[in-house]
Amino acid sequence: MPELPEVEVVKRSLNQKIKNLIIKKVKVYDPYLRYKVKKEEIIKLIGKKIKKIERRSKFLIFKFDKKFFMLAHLGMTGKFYFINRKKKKFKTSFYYELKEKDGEKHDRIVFTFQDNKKLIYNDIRKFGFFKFYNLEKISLSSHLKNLGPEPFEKKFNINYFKNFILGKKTKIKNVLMNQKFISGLGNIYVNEILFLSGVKPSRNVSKLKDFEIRNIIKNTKKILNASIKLGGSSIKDFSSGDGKKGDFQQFFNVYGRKDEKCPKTYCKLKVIRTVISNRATFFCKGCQK
DNA sequence: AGGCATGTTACAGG
DNA sequence: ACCTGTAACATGCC
Repeated sequence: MPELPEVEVVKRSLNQKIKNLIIKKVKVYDPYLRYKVKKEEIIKLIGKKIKKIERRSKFLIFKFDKKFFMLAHLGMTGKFYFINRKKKKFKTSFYYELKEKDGEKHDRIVFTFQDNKKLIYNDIRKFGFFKFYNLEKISLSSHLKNLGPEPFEKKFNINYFKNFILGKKTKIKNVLMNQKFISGLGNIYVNEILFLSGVKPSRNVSKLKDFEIRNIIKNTKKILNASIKLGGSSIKDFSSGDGKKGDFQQFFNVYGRKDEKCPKTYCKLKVIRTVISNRATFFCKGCQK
């Protein structure tokens, strides 16, 4: 379940596993991801060395030598895992084993490096994508150029926040979901941030008090950091690059907890589920104003 | 069978 | 130009 923390965890894992490796082979089992993976593009990867993997919002940027870049997005169900056949007999639970014939169900792309190390992209729903750029084009990518600041940037402060919502009448949840305002948040973490901040998702931003804005900013960083530390969350099908499942989900206060008791000990109300802008929205009527 | 699902984007309408 | 809602993408789960 890739929001910012999950993508960050994947990025760190990828850097540990495949930095400085050279791509020897790429096998595309299914090119029909969000955007079609074209042969003439993927072939450019052959022989290139991965220098580093970076994250921007929920996007992964694979930086190769020769000023070549691969932009990847996991969509809703994309994930990476590794196999290393050489170590097969020493396999640990940290590795998935690719079945001899077809691999796991929904494996879409297999990148093979030297020593037969493999990075496999698996994506049930195929909303993820890969795109390829040279140095001049990557920063102009439509996916990157309109993104707001990262939540951990200094730029994401009360002045920025107040300036952005100035004159707007939209709901706070929509603002936090807006990638032009802040990049990397998704539906789960926005629900959680608003619960911790005591602000109703439907609250009109024109009515936010300064202390509430400060709370939202503070809790955004707090929740994202906590989740990254625990390896992200996992609803059904997320796994980080090394196959470990994240542990943050058990700490969800409201997401997916419709009709459960509000997690605050002194509150007897039940978590409510509504819909805002077509997305499931969870909150406590008593604890969020 | 129908509703729902972590994301992004296009489009229509206000 | 901004905002919202709807739909689409593909697949699985309940």
